Amino acid sequence: MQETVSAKDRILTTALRLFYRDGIRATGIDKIIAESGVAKMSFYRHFPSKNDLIRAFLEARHEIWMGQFRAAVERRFAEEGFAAIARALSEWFGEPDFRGCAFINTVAETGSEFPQTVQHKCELELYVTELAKRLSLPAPAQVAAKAMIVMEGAIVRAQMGLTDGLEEMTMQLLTDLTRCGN
Amino acid sequence: MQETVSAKDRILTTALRLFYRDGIRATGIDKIIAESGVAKMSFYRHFPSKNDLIRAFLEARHEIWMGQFRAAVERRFAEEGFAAIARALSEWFGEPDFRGCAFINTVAETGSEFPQTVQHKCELELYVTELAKRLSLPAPAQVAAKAMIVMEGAIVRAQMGLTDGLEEMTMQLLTDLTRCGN
DNA sequence: AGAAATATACAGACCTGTCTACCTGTAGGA
DNA sequence: TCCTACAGGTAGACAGGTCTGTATATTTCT
Repeated sequence: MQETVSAKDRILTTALRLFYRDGIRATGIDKIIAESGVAKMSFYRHFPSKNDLIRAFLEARHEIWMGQFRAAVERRFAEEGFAAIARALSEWFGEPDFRGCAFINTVAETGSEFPQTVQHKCELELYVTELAKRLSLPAPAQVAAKAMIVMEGAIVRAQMGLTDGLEEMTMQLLTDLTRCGN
Repeated sequence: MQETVSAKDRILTTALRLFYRDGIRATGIDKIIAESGVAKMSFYRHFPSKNDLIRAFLEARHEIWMGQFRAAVERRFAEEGFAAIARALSEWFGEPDFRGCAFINTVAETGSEFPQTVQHKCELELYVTELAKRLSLPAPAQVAAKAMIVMEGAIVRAQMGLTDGLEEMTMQLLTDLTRCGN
């Protein structure tokens, strides 16, 4: 029985941190191996290639991020509606190690090599659609698609450090979507 | 007198193409040298390091992109107002080699190493502010900041291939900003 | 003569991925 | 209960490629 975390989990945890912080191309296998305290052969036993680790990273990141985002939105959605989305984003932007959206960054680095990136955005849009339905909005899919545009834009602005008035403007843009005339 | 384009210009032209198409980290000096038909020493005479070329790339890209974007917007702004922005973006998204915004991609790859990226976004926002003023909108700076959020979001959505209904939704989001209640 | 470009080799670092050799805990059969 | 087989982990060397940047020697243009 292993008292410590498995090698595979330690690798994935390290990848979650380094891939997000420094980017995928900039993070070498050697660095991940060193920081997770794992032998090289153990790494290649669990992940036959770096791309396999990248895929695992994207899937894990998706689960973790969606969980945190959902939780942050649900905390206020009942009272604030779509404004809760802006607040959840703003909390995320304020985290000290915030560096933009891992999936946007991966697409920027690698192009369309990893479909998990687009998949993540589709599932996020599905969740926003569900939120729109819970508000009984007339065209939930259209509202969600527009909200996604606003959300992506807010993430990029935050990533570039252009955060002046960002939370309030994002909130206005999102709540405007819930008024009549979508 | 040189009958052909100078080595420096050939390097920059090649960098504009390769850095945008494949990304900055993924594009090696050797590749730029080979494709621009220049000797390595000529390269390092004009650009002491790769970072110098990256800076020159960002500045050139800014000038070129702004020129094209301005032209595309002005073509319709008098008749269509802010919808002209959505149309200009959509034209860009439709180009066969579109791969997102070079400045967003550079930030995604390199973080905050190159201030030219944020500078570009600030100058673009200034132009949008000017457009808002030309429409005699009450709060042009606020409208422009919101428009920037929408524009960045549209760019990211297009980059990820999520273009279904994108032009129309972007147009609605942007024109809604020009109505009363900011 | 001198500036600018060319071709090419090279250094040193880093990258992914493979190979060998060894260690350790555990499950199963005799 | 003991022995054995094996899965998983460790350590580190190594191959072959790519990367940035430098050095050398030659050519071309003015």
